[in-house]
Amino acid sequence: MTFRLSDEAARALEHEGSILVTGGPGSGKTTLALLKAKQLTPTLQPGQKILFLSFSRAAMRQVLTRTKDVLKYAERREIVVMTYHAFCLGLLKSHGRLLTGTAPRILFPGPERLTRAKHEGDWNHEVLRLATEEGRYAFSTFAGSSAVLLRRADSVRRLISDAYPIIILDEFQDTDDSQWALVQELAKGSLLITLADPDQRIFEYQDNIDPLRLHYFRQALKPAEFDLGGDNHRSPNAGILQFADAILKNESPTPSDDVKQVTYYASSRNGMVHAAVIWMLRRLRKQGIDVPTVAVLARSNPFVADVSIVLSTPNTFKNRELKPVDHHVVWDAELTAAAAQVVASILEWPLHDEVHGVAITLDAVAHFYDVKYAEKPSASAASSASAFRSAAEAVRGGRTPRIQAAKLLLALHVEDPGYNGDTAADWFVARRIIEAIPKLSEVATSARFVRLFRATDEIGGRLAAQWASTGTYTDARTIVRRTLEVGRVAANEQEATGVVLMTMHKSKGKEFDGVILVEGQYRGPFFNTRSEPWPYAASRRLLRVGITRARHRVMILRPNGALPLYQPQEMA
DNA sequence: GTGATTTAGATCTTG
DNA sequence: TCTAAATCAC
Repeated sequence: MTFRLSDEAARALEHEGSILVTGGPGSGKTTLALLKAKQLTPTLQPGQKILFLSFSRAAMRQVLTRTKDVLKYAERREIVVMTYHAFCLGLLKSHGRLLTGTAPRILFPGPERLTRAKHEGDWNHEVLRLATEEGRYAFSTFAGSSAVLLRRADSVRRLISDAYPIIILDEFQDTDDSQWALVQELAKGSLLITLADPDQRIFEYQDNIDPLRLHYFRQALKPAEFDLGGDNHRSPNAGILQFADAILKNESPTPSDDVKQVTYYASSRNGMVHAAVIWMLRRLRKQGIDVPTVAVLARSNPFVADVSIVLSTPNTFKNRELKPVDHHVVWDAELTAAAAQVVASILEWPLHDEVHGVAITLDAVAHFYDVKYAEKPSASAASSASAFRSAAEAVRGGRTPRIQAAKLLLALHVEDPGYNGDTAADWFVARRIIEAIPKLSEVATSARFVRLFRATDEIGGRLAAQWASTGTYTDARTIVRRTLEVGRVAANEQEATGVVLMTMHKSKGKEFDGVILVEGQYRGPFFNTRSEPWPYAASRRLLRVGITRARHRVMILRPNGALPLYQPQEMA
């Protein structure tokens, strides 16, 4: 394949030495980096590779797909695409001993969550202590520890730069403090090809991501800079890009056939959202795209879950029946997994006597609140966790538990709730028991989202296998937990097909034929008027990221009375 | 410490 | 509007 390059891109390609390439979505930063890699592969010595560092597995997958357009098979083998985490993990495993004198150990996210739930005090601090004193590395300490390793052990640093003389850094604007420390070490011996779009900064609310990162980068490394920003308006989705840039700058957007704005009234929300998805699919097919991909994007996870429920149920819109739409949800709530384990514990009831059966369920509920507390500390989550934990103890000790939920659970307990090996039906039976107890409504709500994991078939299959071999649901909790953990990671690597729901943040770096942005009435507002000053620059950057995910068509669904996208002057 | 009542607030995250 | 968290009363 040949590529038409702009003058600026051609200059970047010719330049010898480290470069910084900036430009908006679709401006061709990644393609340019890969062309540069293609050009440089002949200069590699045997054993040397070009390293492409990205933040997430999803971004990695996107790059790997793109390499196939630009590079031949032999050239592709010269490039290693890795996440920062994978790169650092390898580094720590092979050279980590130099840091503490002991063999490095990894603290994986699952065990980390458990330890964290029980830990009192600042977890960030504890995780650092584990790394520096015990040589146990939690995922969040990988990059920082790797940076220290390269700084202290010059031989390792030179080894790495010798193995990877050229390093491509993607999405540099979102680099965090410890990744930046690592990059500075890598820059000492390797040539850097850095890609960035300052207007795609959407993570700077995190306190380790600095809005001035690019500025520090320029100051410290003085790369030659090339801006592809103005190059993108020739592409077929020019109207969409122009619209997105107008939103970013708070200018009046030029109307485009490819961007449709719709206002809904609260009562018609469900039908409207449902109809929009169906309409989008139909339009894209009419355009000649046989199997269109459509993303439905919202600002908050709970609202994404809401939309999923809407699409899963029949609705009516303008007197028309709308059938449920098959879709996937990019979802990773730990809380749902914890709730699923409460359901699983009830599947295990026939294996135990009443006392033990109810006790494991109460423990599972306590764990649910532990996880809840770990996600967002609150006094009520903490007190619920301890209340359920002491109820479990009371039940085990043959005493009457104090809380009503535990008493109800004892009353509802039956040796066999009537399981028959039809996993979907049995799961529902178990869930009904939770739903019957008012105080477990939070657990019940979270448990309803299990299907969002797209792991239901997998869980069902494994539970069915267990039933087939033992006639019971032995180890149901373990089966559910493991399946959800594996499924969550695997889902990120899969190619998006059909209709996918996710937050705008998660959509970054992805592409779809059609995009539907949905704003809720009291949730997931497009503009964060609460903590951002007018004209809500960060919100606008996020909207631009969402809109520009679309290759062909955009729909924007907003509640009646929402703040207009273009706000000429400050509103009091 | 538990259950009932009032009141605030409604974002975003990798591996 | 609706839900979860804080507060109050026992």
